[in-house]
Amino acid sequence: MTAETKNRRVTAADVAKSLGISRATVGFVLNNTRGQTISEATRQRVIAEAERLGYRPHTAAQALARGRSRIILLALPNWPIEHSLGRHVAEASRVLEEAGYSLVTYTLHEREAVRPLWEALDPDAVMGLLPFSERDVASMRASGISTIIPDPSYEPMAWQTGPSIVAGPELQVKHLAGLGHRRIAFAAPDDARLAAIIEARFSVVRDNTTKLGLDAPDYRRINLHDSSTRPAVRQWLENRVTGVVAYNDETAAAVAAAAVREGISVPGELAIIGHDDNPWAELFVPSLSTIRLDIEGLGRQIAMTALNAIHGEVVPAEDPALIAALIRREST
Amino acid sequence: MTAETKNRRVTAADVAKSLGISRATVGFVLNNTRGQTISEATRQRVIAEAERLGYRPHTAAQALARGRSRIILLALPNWPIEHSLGRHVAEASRVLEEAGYSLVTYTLHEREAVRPLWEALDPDAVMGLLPFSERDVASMRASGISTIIPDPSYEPMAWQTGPSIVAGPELQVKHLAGLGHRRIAFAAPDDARLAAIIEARFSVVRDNTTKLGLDAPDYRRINLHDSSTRPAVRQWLENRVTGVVAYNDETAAAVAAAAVREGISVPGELAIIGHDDNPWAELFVPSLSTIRLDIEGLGRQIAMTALNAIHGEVVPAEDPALIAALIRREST
DNA sequence: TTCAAAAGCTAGCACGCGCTAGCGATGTAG
DNA sequence: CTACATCGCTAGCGCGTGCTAGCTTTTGAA
Repeated sequence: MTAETKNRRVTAADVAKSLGISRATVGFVLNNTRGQTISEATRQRVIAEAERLGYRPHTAAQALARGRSRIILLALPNWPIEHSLGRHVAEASRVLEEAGYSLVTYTLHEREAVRPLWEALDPDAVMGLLPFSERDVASMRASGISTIIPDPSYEPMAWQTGPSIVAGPELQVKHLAGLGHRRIAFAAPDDARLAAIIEARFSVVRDNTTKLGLDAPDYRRINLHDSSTRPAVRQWLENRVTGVVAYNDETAAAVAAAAVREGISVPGELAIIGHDDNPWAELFVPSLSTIRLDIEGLGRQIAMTALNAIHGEVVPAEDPALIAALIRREST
Repeated sequence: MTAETKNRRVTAADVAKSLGISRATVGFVLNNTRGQTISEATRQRVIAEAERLGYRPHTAAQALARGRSRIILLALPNWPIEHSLGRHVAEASRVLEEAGYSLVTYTLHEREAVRPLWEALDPDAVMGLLPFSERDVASMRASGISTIIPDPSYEPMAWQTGPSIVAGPELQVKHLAGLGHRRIAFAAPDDARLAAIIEARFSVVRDNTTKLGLDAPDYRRINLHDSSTRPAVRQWLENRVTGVVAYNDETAAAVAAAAVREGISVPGELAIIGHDDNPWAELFVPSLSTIRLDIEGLGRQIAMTALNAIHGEVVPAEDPALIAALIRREST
């Protein structure tokens, strides 16, 4: 093995030299540069030679030359990660890859990173499931990120009325009302990180109970990992609550467990419905009714949003009708 | 706003020009280049001006110039994501950041990506929790990745005897044996993706039952999401099995649910222990005994391994004694 | 046959940075 | 005072790519 071939990566110049043509031509062929005419013969020779030599473009050099990295960063909240998130990301990633972009996911930690990932990766866009903090937005701007989703200049509370927030709670309430429940409780975990989204969901629950003429919901926050749920359940029964809308399946499980330990029959005396279709919900005894969102659809949605924002191309906006489906099981 | 300042990122040249010094000096100061003497006065002026202008080095240009990206890619398997993975990654990320590296996580999908992430990011190293497939390794080599962990040239089966695999099952068996169980079953989900690691854990269980003089374990794979677990549980009772070692907490939950539905008392007639300390395990009725691994320790471990591999510096190898702890609850 | 237009290609700059070679000024030893 | 080392700094190349300006050759219509 000569020094020439040792450990040096194959560049476009190598391909050009090997064919006795200019490097520019190689670039035109491999990028399908518009406005350039290349003979079919040359085109084929370049493609074949690049393949033969195992040429891979150096992404750092590409990013430097064209000023765009073709990387999109998706920041995930520091919540207990929901099971479905993987599918969500996978679908978004698939769509973006088709468009030539790479999706990188990233969990926001409370500890402030010396060098946040958007600075290290120089992505074309940063996306989040919820609006970013002002500090994060400032940091992104300083790093030269121009595309931020959700756009910080928009109304920061707009996400609270998005279909992915609203559809589930609405279905939960309608389901319980349809079963004849008149007095409903709302249960949420006592986790500060979730406060904003819990409030958003609860307000949907409240609006829907009002609309359906039910009593005002009895809202309680519970600690999932001690025994404090049991007094909450007793209180609900004293208050003649017969149905519980839980923020998520884990909360529903905690409520169901407390009820069982209190000798309260589920769903006989207390019906419970969760949210997210966590695989554990089916394993629970009694199995937990829940809401399943169209996760893949949401993934596609966010990918489209990103592409749209980056190069203002008109991407056919997919029907935002995210179908939230009721999964009925033993707990209601 | 002039055309000059509009949307153009601040470069080291801007800082230099603004101070009337050369770009090289700016580079030397900001990189603390060894072997270069810079007067303290100049040094401070450069640092202050860079701060004032909001200079951020262009990572793509850095990567191109020095041939290293200071990015490390951690590939996660396409399994149902374990709850603890987040903490694992967070700790590894923290350690690597201190060393000036950025950790990017990545979920391997079965669908073969047109352009795998290691090609798009050009990382200095790619790490995985399990060995990579030959196809993936070849793809990495072609993309110029020289550091791959676990090293493909090593014995690919070595991971099966690593402490993070062995410690849990050993503790599970010892716990049940300590409670007087003589005939033990091993339950695992019927998921092809998990086959290798399940086999590895099972062989640890088998070895330990042998060592302790117990009967050979009754190994069954179950589908967690239909009712097929119930006949398996009945069979175990007929075979005089009194304790079940589950691959993970979800499997333990499925077994416990099946037992409850069959009218079998847990742990009276059948004791069950899971693995991973999933938060749901505590919510279950009966609450599930389980194994908790030192996730942060594992995260630190993998970060150190990466740093070690990249620049053969002698990193003080942390004590690999990953403490697997028994969490005892109602199910045993 | 002539000559403009188009096809097919190349030379070379720009992107922002790391870093080597080397320059003048200053200090120090003989 | 001279020789020489050190300090403090600068000019400028190279990293691999995208892409513009422009060159030569071919085409095709008048």
